[in-house]
Amino acid sequence: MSSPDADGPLADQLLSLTRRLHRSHKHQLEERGVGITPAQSRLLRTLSHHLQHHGSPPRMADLAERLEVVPRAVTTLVDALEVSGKVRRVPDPASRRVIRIELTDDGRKALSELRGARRAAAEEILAPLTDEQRTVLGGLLDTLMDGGGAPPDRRC
Amino acid sequence: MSSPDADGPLADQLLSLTRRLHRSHKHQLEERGVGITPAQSRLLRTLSHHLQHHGSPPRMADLAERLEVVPRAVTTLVDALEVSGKVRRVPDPASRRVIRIELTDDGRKALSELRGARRAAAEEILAPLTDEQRTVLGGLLDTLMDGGGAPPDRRC
DNA sequence: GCTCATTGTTACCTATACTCACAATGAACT
DNA sequence: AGTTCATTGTGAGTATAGGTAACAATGAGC
Repeated sequence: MSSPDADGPLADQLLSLTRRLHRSHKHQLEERGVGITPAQSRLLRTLSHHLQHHGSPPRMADLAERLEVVPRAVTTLVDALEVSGKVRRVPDPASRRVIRIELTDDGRKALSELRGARRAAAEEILAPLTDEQRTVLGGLLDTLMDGGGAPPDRRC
Repeated sequence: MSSPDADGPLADQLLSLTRRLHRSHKHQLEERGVGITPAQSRLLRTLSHHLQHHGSPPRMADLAERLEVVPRAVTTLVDALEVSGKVRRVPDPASRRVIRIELTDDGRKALSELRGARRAAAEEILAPLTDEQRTVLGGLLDTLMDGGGAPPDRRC
């Protein structure tokens, strides 16, 4: 904590950078005609990630926690993805309260297109960095992500 | 470019991280009763930065370029800041088209409160990093910011 | 003086995420 | 049984941040 003066500008840079990344991502998704928004893209990848790690499709609440948003925000995203046929709401036989979100064939296809768009956006932003620098950045981000996982609906 | 597979996750982490930063920033601004939004905060600091480097107050177009948004977006932000008395629209005597944005005393006061909020938000997010790691991160972000400055209203 | 580029704005739309309130359901404890 | 309480998802409404398109006013060049 000997040089706290650097944190403000550092935060600025992070925010500006991510604004660019978000815009590039959105642009790529439009360009390639994937037909989804960045937030929907994030949900789809979270969905895929959950399937790989748990086997069963996630509940709305699972997605909300993973995405670090309130459950209500997930509803809107799933609504849009369901309308465009990328996901499917499936009632859970074990509990009639929960809804499982399944990936459709169309959704799987979108996922692979989406990965290309995301990689292109990342590439556009990260272009100035060498592989080594990217590795270092990745390590730092890992450290940051592990540290401060405070969800918005914390009850403190 | 030997490990492009890492870029996708890297982009994810960057976006998630900045979502946290943005939320923390907003939270801090509310907590301390500064009475402005994160985007307004960014505009105020850009304004201050311009004054330090140019002496004269910036035009709307200058702010738009610096903030990397379309001029229309600046209008809304300045509207809000003018209503709350943080800035002042001043017609330029040299050209009746341009409007100079000046900082009021209230705005200067907000700027110092704002800096505290921003530092606190950055500190909350960057807590897991040592000073040395922050320096490294700062260097990487510098490299990234210099590289890809493509404004949204590019005419390509 | 006519044409054209610049500057900011009015009007409208989209995306994201929030709060609050609520209905349906499950669980737990009389 | 039934009553109370927590969980789960959603409807309604709001705020923030940004974008496009059209336009009026102005300045500049021919």
